[in-house]
Amino acid sequence: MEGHRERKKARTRRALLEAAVRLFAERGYEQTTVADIAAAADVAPRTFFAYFASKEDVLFLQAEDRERAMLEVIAGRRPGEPLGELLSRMFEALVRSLAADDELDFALSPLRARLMVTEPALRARGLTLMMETQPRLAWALCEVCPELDPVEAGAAVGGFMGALAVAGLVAQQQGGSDDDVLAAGRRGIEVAVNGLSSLDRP
Amino acid sequence: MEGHRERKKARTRRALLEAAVRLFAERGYEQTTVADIAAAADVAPRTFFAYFASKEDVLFLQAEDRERAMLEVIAGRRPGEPLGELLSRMFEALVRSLAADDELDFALSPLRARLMVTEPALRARGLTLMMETQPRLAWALCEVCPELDPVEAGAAVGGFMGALAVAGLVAQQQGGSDDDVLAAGRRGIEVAVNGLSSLDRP
DNA sequence: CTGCGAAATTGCAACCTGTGCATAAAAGCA
DNA sequence: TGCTTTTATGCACAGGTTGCAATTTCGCAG
Repeated sequence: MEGHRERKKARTRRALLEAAVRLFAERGYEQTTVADIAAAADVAPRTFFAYFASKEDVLFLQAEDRERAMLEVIAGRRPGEPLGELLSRMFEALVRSLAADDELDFALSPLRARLMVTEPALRARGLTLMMETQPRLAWALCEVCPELDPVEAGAAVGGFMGALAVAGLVAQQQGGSDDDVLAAGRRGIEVAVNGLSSLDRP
Repeated sequence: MEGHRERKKARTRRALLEAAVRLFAERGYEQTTVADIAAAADVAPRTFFAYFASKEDVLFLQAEDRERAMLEVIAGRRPGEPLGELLSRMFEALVRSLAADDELDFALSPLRARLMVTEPALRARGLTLMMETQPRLAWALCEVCPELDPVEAGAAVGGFMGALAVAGLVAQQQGGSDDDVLAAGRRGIEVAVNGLSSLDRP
């Protein structure tokens, strides 16, 4: 990572990133144009696209890191570990990874989370990323659980993430705090692990 | 629905719809511009947006119908019916609703399904619709299952749909036929109903 | 049939994202 | 200092989308 060149590139990238995040936070996502971001970072508008493939991409930088964190947990499955425990550990790793945003002085995740609620374009992007990630998680799961076929692994990952996500979403729509949403997600995990049939007899 | 006016409006709408679908099928989604669609339907480009909010919207017309079909199944829950059976019936109603596309001479669903695999913009749109629908399904479920709190209902719906979707997605990525994908979805439902823990001991 | 008002259609201008291309500016190296 | 590889930029343009104003069409009352 040596060289004046590398450092300058990193500085420009960071300037764009910080400008974008600041403007998104100040005026909102739609109200901020790529030209605004470039101006705030003191580069030409065209240059923005040399660093980020799209305006949305600024907010989904660490997606690969987070996926990697989840894949590592799966790869490190303890012998005989139940699926539910493994995936729960995966989720906790994800939460930790979200809390420990690097690359910026401040946390990017809360802003992204907030904007994903209000901006359809960002919600769509986040969902797409998640949907692309899940088959890869399923594949990894398949490799450490020989007794699972790919479809079952997909069902496991999808059921787990779906329950988690929608439970959290409902909690959030009820006006719950961040902690409420997280707790709802954990409850969703229980339901996924025990099965919907477990809800039939309370 | 009387009147020359209404009929003409319906005809224009239909012309746009059929032109769009035909062009999407012939040249692909990205390769078809709104201007092309308007020209094929013999209206001004600007008029397209009087009938459809966006280019994507053409392909997601019956989304409300399908949601309604699912909500009706939930509302018609048989007393004491297990959650798994109810949601399975809901899914079969969805499949039926997809197979019986109205509004066009031909089936819109296969094209939409095909394009959603290849076109990121359409995949994103479909996911967004599904994610917006699920909390409403959860609400409806809550109303017919007094023993469920909203978060649990969300977990049930999310787990069910997530398992279904990702199991089907994996099957499709393995190169399975449409029937294979459907079968995988049904297997996903089993997993969701019985719980991930049921996969621990084969 | 005639004319008035509402609704539909259209054209125009503009904004925004994103891309291709060519060129200038800068940095590393000989 | 020259040469080469990046990087930054400017320009033009395609395509989706919206707002506005003008115009056409339709339905209906007189």
